[in-house]
Amino acid sequence: MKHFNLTEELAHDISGADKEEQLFAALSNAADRMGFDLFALAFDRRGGGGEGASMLVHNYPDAWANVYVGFDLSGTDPIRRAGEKSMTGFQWRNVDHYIPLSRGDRQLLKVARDSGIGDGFTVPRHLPGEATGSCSFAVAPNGRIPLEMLHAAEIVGAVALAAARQLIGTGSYIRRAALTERQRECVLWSARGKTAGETAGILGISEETVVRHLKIARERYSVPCRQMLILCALFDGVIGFSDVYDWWRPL
Amino acid sequence: MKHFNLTEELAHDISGADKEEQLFAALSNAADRMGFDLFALAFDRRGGGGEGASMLVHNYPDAWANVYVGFDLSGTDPIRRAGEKSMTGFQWRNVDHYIPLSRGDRQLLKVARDSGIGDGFTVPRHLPGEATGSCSFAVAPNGRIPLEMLHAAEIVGAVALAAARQLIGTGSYIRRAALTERQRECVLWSARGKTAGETAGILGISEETVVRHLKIARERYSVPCRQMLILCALFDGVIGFSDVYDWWRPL
DNA sequence: CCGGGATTGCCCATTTCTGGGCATAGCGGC
DNA sequence: GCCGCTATGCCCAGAAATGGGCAATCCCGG
Repeated sequence: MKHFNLTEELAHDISGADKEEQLFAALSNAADRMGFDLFALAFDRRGGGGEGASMLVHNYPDAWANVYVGFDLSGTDPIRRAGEKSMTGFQWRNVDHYIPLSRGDRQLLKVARDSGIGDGFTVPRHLPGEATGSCSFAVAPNGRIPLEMLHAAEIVGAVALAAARQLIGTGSYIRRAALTERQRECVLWSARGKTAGETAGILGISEETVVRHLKIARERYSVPCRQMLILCALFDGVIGFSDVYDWWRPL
Repeated sequence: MKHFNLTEELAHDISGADKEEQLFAALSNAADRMGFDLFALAFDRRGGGGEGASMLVHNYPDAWANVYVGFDLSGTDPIRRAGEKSMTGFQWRNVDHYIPLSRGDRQLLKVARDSGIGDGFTVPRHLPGEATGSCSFAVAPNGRIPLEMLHAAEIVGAVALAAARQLIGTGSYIRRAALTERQRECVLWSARGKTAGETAGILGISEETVVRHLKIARERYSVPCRQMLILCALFDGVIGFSDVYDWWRPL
């Protein structure tokens, strides 16, 4: 089988993983082939059906992993915070380009270094309303980051996160209660903060009709209140965050 | 200057753009070199409050651009909605893997095809609380998507979005109102569909106090209603989706 | 020590939402 | 043609949310 290049090959292997162990093996191989020593993939599904809504696959030193989990450092991890501020992969050495580093942050990074984790490269991905995750590749404290492989790592990381998403939850869309166009409009304007009366004016129909559309929409999702109706519509992709925020101009 | 490969070269050109015109030129060249006919980069930044909080760079046919802008189709564009559901780039032909397509959606895609836009590949990127954007590459209606270039397009699109982010929002985005812990709890339970009274019981405080917390939280975000308060908190990451979604799912 | 914020509690009046029921009209499929 | 779905309109009663004011306690930082 001829591969376009290393990236293609690694991406293919990773996307073919349908068990966590296979993802581990594929990532382990990928990290090695790209010139990294360590890798760590963390994926949190917020809104998935099922129990385990998160995944952690890594070959970090036990010492560090124990500390990280034991002290629940994910909440303060500067790398993770930076990942929420970046649209692309980034080197850890540049983390202060994204967030301010507190003394505690530097201390945390130092402990990581002492535990055998040097510099690294993290690929973050976010799905507002559904999931967030990151895939990191790192080298030992005195190792050298393979700069020429960062683009490959970006792709490999993204593919790994997509694979994790597949593994952890129904990656493909689940067809559920769909709203009619009119119902969707009413929900959208409601999410934009309009009352039923205002929405009625905007849509040019009676307020009572708007109330009715929202009522039926709530019944579709089996939720009792407007808040959850809007959230459900967001989860389903029936409306989007940008639909709402474009209307909200904070002053 | 020796480039590792085409991706490196195109990414370098794009990231070097420091004006919108340069970004246009670089993207135009990149699309061409990768075998695409069209490109469109849309970037929206939140929280700035200002006017120039979005960017649109494209070489789509005027006919389509006029329709899109004139009818404000961005609110319903299925490709954009799918972008909010994907962690990686996706082909338009697979858009129904991400979101349900309504009749109106299919009609919109048909009109786009009639306007000279065939299949395409969209790279979405999201920064919860800060920005969202997409970079699409497309071919003419009877053109062929260069499948072997999708990984390159993924990188190029990501780099272009990062460049757009640099251009549009020179760093400092305004940190909006942070909620206090108690306010956050009230918002969270509210998002879970609880009334103020129920939340009061859960938190072990008076209903009136819950009402007060929610009231102050609304004032922090300058929103008049609960729906938008919850959306603001969600987009800011003040509350998480898992906290909300897992609550009503069991029902 | 004092000011400011956070948290808690209560009152009021008004608006909005929610869940029922009822009815007409159009559209598309069987 | 009949049935189901959608969209439209209206009424009502009760529950909930909203905006306003008032006041106590606690803690933190200047």
